[in-house]
Amino acid sequence: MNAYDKRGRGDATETPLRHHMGQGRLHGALAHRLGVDILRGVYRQGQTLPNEMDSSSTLEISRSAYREAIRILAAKGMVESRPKTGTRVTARTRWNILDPEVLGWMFETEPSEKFILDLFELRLITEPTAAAFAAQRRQPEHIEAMDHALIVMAQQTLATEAGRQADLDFHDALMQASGNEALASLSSSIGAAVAWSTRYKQRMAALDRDPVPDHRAVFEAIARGDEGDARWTMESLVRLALRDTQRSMQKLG
Amino acid sequence: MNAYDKRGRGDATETPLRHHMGQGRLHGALAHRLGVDILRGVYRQGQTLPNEMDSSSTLEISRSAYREAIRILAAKGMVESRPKTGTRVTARTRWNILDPEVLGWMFETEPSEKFILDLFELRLITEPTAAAFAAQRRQPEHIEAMDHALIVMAQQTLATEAGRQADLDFHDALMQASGNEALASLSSSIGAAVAWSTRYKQRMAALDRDPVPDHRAVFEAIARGDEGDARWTMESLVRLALRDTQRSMQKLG
DNA sequence: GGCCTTTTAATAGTCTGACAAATTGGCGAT
DNA sequence: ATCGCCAATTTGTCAGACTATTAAAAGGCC
Repeated sequence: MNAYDKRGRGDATETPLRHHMGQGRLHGALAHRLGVDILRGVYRQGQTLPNEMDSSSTLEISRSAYREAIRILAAKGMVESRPKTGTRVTARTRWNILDPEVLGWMFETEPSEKFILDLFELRLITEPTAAAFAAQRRQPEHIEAMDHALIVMAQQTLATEAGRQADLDFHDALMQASGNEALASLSSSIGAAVAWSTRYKQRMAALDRDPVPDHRAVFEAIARGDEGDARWTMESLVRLALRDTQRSMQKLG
Repeated sequence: MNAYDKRGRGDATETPLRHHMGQGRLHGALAHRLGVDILRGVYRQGQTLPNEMDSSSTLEISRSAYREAIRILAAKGMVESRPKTGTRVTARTRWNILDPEVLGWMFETEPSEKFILDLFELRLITEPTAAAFAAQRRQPEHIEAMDHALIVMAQQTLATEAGRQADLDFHDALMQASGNEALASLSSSIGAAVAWSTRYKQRMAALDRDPVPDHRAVFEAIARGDEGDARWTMESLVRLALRDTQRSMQKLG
């Protein structure tokens, strides 16, 4: 009867974990669930969640497993634990939303259009320059990885899982080829935007445009070492993807 | 006798934790130490670290505290644990080096020049556009935060901790003002580069240039809503900071 | 000999219950 | 009203046992 006091919108999923999601370790599964709940606003900023004893008994897991889940969330800046005051959700601006796992949780439930556009803006800012850098700094291994990804994309199309993975691989190889470690670590964030736009396009079969030519143009500019062309072709690729995604979003609501 | 087999370059700090670093919680302190060790290459990619029993007894802490530390590192993509095979350091490309905490660990020991330049390239790519966005989207609260930061900077200079913090606050407020959540979460990464360049400049008193005019120019462009000028002044600010930092690095080795 | 199956052993994962440390918030003395 | 002290709450840490997973070794089959 306590622990039910401060509730956000929506209901916290309080059903025992073990029976429902057998996949993965227990602490990981719980971190996943709590993370999604926080991102959805079930637990709001500043809100303190029930203490370890109550939580672990409600979820029917041990305190240690629960604590490890909390450590994961704390490592991603989403919660903060202190003796006596408990564990509370931190301010949203402190969440590491570019963390690959957090990004994954974000897309678990349909993200807001605003956030998708934010990601596209990030792509628009970073990817053209990354492509330009790649044209100057790419190594044979990167060329090969991008080339291979393009071949798989062409064979599989974006309708298959392998094809979509190849798309992600292409962008990842490009970011790696930029020779900038900080830039390269944005690859997973970029990937999230790429995957999401693909998902939208899949829903709107009408908009199905062959993505290979765009990608190949970027690839060839990079392979040829043409910095300016790499930047330009990449910028146009991202703009097209953005336009397609926006159209799909409008029609789908 | 065991646990000493596979060693990287440098020595892993294996002295008991509790007596040396009293600050913070135990799991946090250990995660910090292991994180730094991994970043310094004491534990290399693919290397598996000693098992939980050995590690915790060597460090004279409980298994649970050790495990929580590992969970933190795993959450940042730096290690991966599996039954039977143990916990191993993941490939460097999977580390979340833009994570604020990881970035902090990175700067614990003198980072490579290459990495500092990488961060400056990231600033050069993102901050001018962020400034341009801020000029269009800034809210009164952002203006006020930036204004206040500038006042403190002018009063305190970069010689005091408060002054340096104000510098970081300025850039943070600007990124928040960009109205792009994804971009804003890069603020801490940007901040790391800012702090580091300040540190270099401090060592070379000769290069001491007053940073306030540059910042004020950016601020006024944003306050005035002048997108183009905001982009331009910010770009020149970052280029100047980069040049100063490069000069300092050359002279200091 | 080579391939498939079974067993085994090493490791992380989970659980329980206890005690320690930190810190907030109230209480009381001044 | 202010300051310092005390107590209750909560996370933090500990110890030891048991479970689940899985890589690798052993064994059996063709």
